[in-house]
Amino acid sequence: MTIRLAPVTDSSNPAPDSTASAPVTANGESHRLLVLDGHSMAFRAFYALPVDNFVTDTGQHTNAVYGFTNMLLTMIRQQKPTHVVVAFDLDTPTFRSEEYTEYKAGRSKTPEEFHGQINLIIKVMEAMNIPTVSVDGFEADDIVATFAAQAEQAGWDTRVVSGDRDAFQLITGRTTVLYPKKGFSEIPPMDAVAIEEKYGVPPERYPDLAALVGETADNLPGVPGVGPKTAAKWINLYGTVEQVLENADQIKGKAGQSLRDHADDVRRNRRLNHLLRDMELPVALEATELSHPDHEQIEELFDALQFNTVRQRLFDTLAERLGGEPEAVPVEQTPEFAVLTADAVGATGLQDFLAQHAANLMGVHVVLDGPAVLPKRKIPAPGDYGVALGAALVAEDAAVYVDLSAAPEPAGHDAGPGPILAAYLAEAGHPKAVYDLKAVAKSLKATGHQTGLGQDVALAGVVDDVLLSAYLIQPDRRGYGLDALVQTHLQSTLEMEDDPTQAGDQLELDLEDPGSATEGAVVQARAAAGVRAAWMVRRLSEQFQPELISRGAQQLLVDLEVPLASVMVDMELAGIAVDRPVLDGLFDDFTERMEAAQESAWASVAEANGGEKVNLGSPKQLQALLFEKLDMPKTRKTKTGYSTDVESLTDLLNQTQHPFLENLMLHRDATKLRQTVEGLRDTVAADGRIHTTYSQTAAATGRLSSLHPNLQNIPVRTEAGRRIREVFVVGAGYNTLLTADYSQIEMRIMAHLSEDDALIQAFRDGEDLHRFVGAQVFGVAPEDVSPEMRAKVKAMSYGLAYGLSSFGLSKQLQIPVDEARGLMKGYFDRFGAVRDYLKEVVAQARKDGYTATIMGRRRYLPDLNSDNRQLRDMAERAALNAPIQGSAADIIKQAMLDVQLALDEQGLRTRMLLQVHDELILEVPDGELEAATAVLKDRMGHAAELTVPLDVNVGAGRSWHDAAH
DNA sequence: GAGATAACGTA
DNA sequence: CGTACGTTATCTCG
Repeated sequence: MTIRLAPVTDSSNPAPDSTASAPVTANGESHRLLVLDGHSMAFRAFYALPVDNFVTDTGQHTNAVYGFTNMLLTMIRQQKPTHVVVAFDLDTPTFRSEEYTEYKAGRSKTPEEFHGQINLIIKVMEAMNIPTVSVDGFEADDIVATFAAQAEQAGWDTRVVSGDRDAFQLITGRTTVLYPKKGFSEIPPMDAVAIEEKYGVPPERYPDLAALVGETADNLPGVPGVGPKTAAKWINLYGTVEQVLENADQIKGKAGQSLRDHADDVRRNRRLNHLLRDMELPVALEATELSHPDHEQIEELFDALQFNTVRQRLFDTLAERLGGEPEAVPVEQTPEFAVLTADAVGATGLQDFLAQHAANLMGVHVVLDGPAVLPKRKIPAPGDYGVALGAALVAEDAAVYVDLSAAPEPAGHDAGPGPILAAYLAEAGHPKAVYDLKAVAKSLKATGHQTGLGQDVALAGVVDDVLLSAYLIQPDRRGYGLDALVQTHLQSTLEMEDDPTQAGDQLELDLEDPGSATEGAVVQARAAAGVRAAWMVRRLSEQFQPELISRGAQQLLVDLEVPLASVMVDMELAGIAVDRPVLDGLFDDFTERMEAAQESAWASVAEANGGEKVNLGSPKQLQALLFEKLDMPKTRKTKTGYSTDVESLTDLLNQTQHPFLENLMLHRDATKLRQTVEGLRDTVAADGRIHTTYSQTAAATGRLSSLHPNLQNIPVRTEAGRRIREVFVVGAGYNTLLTADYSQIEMRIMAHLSEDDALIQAFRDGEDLHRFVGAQVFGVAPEDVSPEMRAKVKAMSYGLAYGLSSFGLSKQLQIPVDEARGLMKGYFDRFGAVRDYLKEVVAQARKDGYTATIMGRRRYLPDLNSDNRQLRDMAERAALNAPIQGSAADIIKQAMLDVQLALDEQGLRTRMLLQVHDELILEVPDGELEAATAVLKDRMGHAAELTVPLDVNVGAGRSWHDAAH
């Protein structure tokens, strides 16, 4: 594309075509274009907001992105544009810099923190479906000017948002410039009157004024000694710059001479500050129409940016601007439904409905009473699992709601729809899509007898749990609430359009007064909400299925995650017994230790601290004491000061020998243990057992996580900590606890995936892995590997799966970096295939965008291609780890299914209680120890076929602690 | 009362 | 300047 500099004449600033009739949009709104100079506004935002307050966990600065996005939303709200487009500069030379090499020279370098934020802004625009335009060789200004000119021609109104005053030349009757004032807080619209008032010239003369005065920011010197006042005077006297220069002879005095001396500069300035209006643009004016954002992209992007408030503001602003969701029709049309009550009519109705629809995919939503998630500090009682109030069944174009809130029919089991529904739910041949199978199944199992469904209601034929399929599709997400899934995947809302609040209010009102005459209305509202949820579940499932199939994750869902949910139901309901007296004893013991350490700590600084009793649990107070009052050497920096973690304290202790530090650490240990014990004590249920809740969708790698309480982080490394494991004991009716754990499963997976012959052989020979590796790395016989050597090699082997650096290894082992580097080199020399594998994993992930486990579980890592180093490095380490940790998760999940199956097949009463990533804890009744041990060894050992054997250690004992020995 | 931060437990 | 988690107390802010 060739562009000639347009001659600088009046005609380059076309007057608005007053005869053109303003076009209107479909809803009768006149067209209004909002065109932004993206670069200048991003820069303004960058300097308006404190850099340090806008940093993601990964170190990406976001102040410009945040400021720009917020500003844009404000503009959309205020100016109500129908069309929006953003122009950006490129880094390449422009026709201006080619004409005048000094153009914009002398600008200070773009700050480091600004780096990359433009790209993020462009991503935000993409997600908002707002076109961004940049053209090689031209500046954003010119693009803005051309859009403005095109809009003018088309008879549209235009709002130019720019931090560059050159934009003032674009102002006409229809075009206004929004120019941010210092601080970015207000962006007043500048029209012809405002320019006239401020500069004393009309907008089309503003570039003439600027040419005379000069522009420091662009390194365009003007006429020395001539400021805006003088320039305005001349312009009003003679007209354009050219006309002023023609009359330069008539201007007397110093200023006149100066003008004559710098005429060429002025002409050059005028040529350069003239904005092009006839560029060929890659985006048509009509293509800038404001439309709905891509919810999924916005969610993903704003998650990464850690924008939470602006996210809602964005959706609200655009919804307000565009008037509701666009694709309302197909998704919103929840089918009509009948409410079936606990009588013969209801039973017949359900029977008819099922006869017609049960063979096809059904969205099933069981409406539960009570909170969806247990409050944290509450001890779970059976009723807390939720009681089914009803169930919505939604087929392709029909729906029913079965009300279960009425008391179950006492005698006639064939009186209501309950038993029919129960039979349907239990029928494996009837395909169902649900949301949160584990919660639903748990509720039915725990409280089904309180409903018309009856006892031991099974839930079979579940071909999709959209909670789990959403997780498999996008395993890194924080929330998988049904409403959030509907929002991101269906661009709709779970709540109903008409008075969602009213339905809720009414429900609440009536629940408080169950005897009220509107009980029917309550059920009706509950039914409507349930049907809608079931409908959305079905829609989600339809959307997820092809996606899962295309990425080969169907089996992962149907054969692994869904059945696992049912296994976990039993584990959660079983819980693990605790020895209450031992628990209480530990609490007292740790309390004593804590208090003793606290007193000693206080005593050791009584003098320095004037008897002040510092709160040992407050990092802030500790900092004041250690680094100010005691003037100790500074430790590692944290966001709010200096670190007081164990590592730092140990360093300080080595340097100062101050007894306070020792006591502080003792206090830390005791407090931590005491808290753990207290937390456990608070969660012991009425049955004397602790029932954790597993989350199947929390870890991006595929692992489970444990909540309320977390039983996956019970201490084991220290003697005092291990005592806590003595609290977990075999329960009444059982004889022993049995633990089984995989030995070095991650290293085995590493051997399998890397196909490293030496490593594989070591595992096949059943050698002590770390001894073997140590012998190789240090070049000695296995029996000559010292404990120190073994420890070093062990740390390194495990570190490799985490993307450990030589620096990190040196720090962990307290050895020089060179030695650490030597260790790693020695390792990779002997196990070259491991190095190749690790390299290949990252390379492949960068290409594909994701990593995959042995069962095809994917983790997407878009940051592998980020231009932010910290972000990229982090993604690389995640890419190294995800296949290994994730494959281990796959294997133990498979093992859990296989173990359960074997226990069932053999009719054993032994039951699984806990899973701790590579360990299972079971409860074994009298006489089953041998059989249960065999099941574990066999099924865990054969959960996956790797090139190396899976080694399983099994132990039995009265307590978890004993069983582990 | 909610949210952020520092600290620390596990695999 | 290894990964993956959940919980706690403290502190800040609205």
